[in-house]
Amino acid sequence: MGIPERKEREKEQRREEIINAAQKVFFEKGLQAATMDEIAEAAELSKGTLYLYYKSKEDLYLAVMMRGIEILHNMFAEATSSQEPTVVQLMKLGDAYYEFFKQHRNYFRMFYFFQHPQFHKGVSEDMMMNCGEENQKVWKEVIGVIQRGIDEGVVRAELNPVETAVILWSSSNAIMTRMDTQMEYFKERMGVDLEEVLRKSNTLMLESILTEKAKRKHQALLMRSWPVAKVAVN
Amino acid sequence: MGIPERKEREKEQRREEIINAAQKVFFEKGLQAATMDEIAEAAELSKGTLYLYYKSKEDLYLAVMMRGIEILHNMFAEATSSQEPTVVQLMKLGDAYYEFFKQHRNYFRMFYFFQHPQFHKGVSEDMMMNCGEENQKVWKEVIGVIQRGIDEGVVRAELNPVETAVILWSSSNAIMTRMDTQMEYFKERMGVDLEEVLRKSNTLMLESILTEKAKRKHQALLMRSWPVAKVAVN
Amino acid sequence: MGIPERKEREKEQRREEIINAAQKVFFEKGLQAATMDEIAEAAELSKGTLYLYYKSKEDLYLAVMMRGIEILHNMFAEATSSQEPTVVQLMKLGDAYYEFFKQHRNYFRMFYFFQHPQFHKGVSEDMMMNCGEENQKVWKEVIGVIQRGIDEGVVRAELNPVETAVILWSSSNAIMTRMDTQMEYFKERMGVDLEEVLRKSNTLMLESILTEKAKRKHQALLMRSWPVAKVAVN
Amino acid sequence: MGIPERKEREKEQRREEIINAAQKVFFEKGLQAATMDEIAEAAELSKGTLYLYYKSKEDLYLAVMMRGIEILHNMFAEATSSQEPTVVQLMKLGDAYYEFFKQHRNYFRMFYFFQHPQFHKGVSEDMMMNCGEENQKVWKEVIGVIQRGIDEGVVRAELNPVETAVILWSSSNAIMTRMDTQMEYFKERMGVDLEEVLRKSNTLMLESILTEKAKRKHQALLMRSWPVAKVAVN
DNA sequence: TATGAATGAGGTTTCATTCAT
DNA sequence: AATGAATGAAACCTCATTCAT
Repeated sequence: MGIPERKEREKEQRREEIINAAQKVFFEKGLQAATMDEIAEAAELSKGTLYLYYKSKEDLYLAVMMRGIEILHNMFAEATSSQEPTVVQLMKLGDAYYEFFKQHRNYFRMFYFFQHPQFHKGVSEDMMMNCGEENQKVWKEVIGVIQRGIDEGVVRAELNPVETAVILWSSSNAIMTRMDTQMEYFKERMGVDLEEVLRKSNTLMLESILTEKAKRKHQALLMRSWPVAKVAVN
Repeated sequence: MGIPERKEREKEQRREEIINAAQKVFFEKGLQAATMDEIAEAAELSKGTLYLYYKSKEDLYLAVMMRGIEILHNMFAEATSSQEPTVVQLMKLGDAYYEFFKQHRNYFRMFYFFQHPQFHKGVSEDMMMNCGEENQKVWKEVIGVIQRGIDEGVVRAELNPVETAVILWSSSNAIMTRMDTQMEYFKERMGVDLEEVLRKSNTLMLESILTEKAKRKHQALLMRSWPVAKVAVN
Repeated sequence: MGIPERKEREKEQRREEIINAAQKVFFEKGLQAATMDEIAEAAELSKGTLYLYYKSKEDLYLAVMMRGIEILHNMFAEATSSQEPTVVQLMKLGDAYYEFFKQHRNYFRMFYFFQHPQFHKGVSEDMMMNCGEENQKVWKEVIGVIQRGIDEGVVRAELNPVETAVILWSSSNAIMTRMDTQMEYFKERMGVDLEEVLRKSNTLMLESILTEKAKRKHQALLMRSWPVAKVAVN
Repeated sequence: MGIPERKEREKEQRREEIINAAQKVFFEKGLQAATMDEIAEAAELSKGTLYLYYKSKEDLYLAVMMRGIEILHNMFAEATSSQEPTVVQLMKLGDAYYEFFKQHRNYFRMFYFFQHPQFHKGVSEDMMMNCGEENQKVWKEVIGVIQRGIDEGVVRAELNPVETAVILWSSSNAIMTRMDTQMEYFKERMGVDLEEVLRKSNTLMLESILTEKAKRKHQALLMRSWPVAKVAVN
């Protein structure tokens, strides 16, 4: 009794070990430069065994990435689970994403994967599906808060919550992507600090989706981003 | 007299021919999948000759990309050269970028290059520099209009024009990137049309950077994006 | 009492099931392309179990092939069991082989195996022996008829029945092999229909081994193959 | 002047060297077991260079095989170029093929390739075409002699020369194939010497296609194959 | 008896880059 | 300036077989 369970557990554990090894290598080298040989060696397993658990290098990559998505999901869930006002939660969401960016840069980078369909070739349908679902959960968190904001009259009623989520997330994401790869360029050639840009971008975005009433109420918060308090309300 | 000039001209011409060939191949296959063999064949030149003019495949890639930057530059210059109000010009800038996305998708895609530092390895300092400068010019166009907006009291005075340019461009760019690679996903799984999202995002961004006075004045324009005219001004 | 017998029966049954599964896979993919994984899956058994019953993939292949040999054996036995004249039986043997070729192409193809010693590596002595014996039985059928023909004065007395069997079978086999793999080539490049060639070859071979008396007697049958009746007897 | 010619010559020479190396390896190991590594090493060239000259291992295999076809072609041409009677030439053709089998066994074995379509996958259209044409030439030699025999009234008029060529060649080939792979089996298990079988088969085939007149004329030759002179003519 | 996880040795092909001519 | 032959280092994936349970 319990033998199949133990087997199952061991198998799951083995999968974890493989992901651990893969993660190490992918973090260091990226998808392309990483080789199955390296991963196998890191996992202290034969290459064949890797393919017993994952269909392709790309699948393995997604498996690692899923961890990142889960972490982000948890951070978002945390940000939206407090009792604080919805406006604050929206800000916290942005903060959480930035925190994720800083704390889990390697996972953040993996997300680029989706922007390069050329890499998708080796991915199995299953894995892609899993990833898509995991992704959905994260979106749900953001959409949920915005919807609540609308319901409470804090977010402009004419906005579609899903569209708005895409807008907010995309703009944050875009700037952080630049931070990841072009921080110096922007500092040296354009004289801007992208961290500052991100902060302001978030504030602008937030302002733009809040109702006048909410803006007025949370004026202090929104003013954070500007050196001189000039947030014009009317 | 004149002979060195002719030589120079011929050399330049050869460089153009090579770029033409490279462009054809890169457009079809992308950076990775494209091979120097293909490019050499397309150029009706030997592979060795390619290396006489460009240090690496990546350099060649950037050379092609520069054309895209120039095109975008021209489109931006066109958008900002009219006699129309600054607010209109800002909108036109967004429209121009979207137009670029639609008309020159292949160039747009090349820009992803910068987001993948793993591809940067073969790039020469020189080429990277050139690219950076060309890029600057485009930024200048955007920054210029925003600065003018500030000067005219149309754009909020507390905004830094460079930062604001980064914010505006990044958000547009982020959504178009998704349009390029995840259009179906967003339509099917989240029920949103990214084109619509882009339009709204642009409007929101614009609203958020305009002064109250300007917003009021151009209310009609800004309201375009929402089905029911609820754009609250105060 | 009876328990060991049941065990034995079950074991034999299991062997059959495995052969069924292997046959399915080998027919579809051939020896090389077939994998033990596929066979195991088709047999709804673990790969390890396969090796409990058969020593190697090649052994399994031979086990399947033996079925084909048996089928052919039965068809030959059928052809030679009638009360018809020996000459007719000889023709029927040829027809039977062609029928086998048409009805059991997959088995026919398996026989190629013997022509490729490079594939023999995994075969166990035992299995090879079994196969050899099964083969013998088939040869016996052919040889028997020829011997009878000699005894009856129908087949030329100076012929060795075994040698003659080899000659007859080999020539039929050679042409059918071409039919299997080069039908189109011969049709298109050489303008011959191999089916026609087979028919004529069989007739020629038959003619060449019959005594003059027998040829005369069965002239009508032998003339089947030629458009104009020119079978010259003297 | 002459430089491009020399280049061309060197290139052709290099192709020859590669074929030499490939031949060595293929002869030893066969198509499957041979590896490009081995061939490269034997050629004292890098693996990449191999692929510069031949598109695939299979193409290289065919290139080697072509040599065999040419040799056979020459031997056939030699056999049919004498001033001897057509009947003798027909016998000489059979002898030549057997000679080829004995002297160039390795090439003979390569011909099996065509019987296994599973191996054809890597072959380029071009190479397949070349091979087909080279093959044609050999067939032409055989067909030519048979046609001449018909014209001279030596070979039965109702026979189609192409079909007859296929019949003759196939039967010889079938027996030699058995000689190559099952010589011992037939000796030990069936008590026949395949060399003897081949000789007799050839005689039988020849007899069967000759006109009565020709058979009578060359009776002595035909009787070679039987221990006791019992060749019945009428 | 049955399992199925693990192995590990390959195997072909690709390509950016160099360099002698 | 132009050529193009040569390089050689990977890289991913497969699969028959074994063996501990």
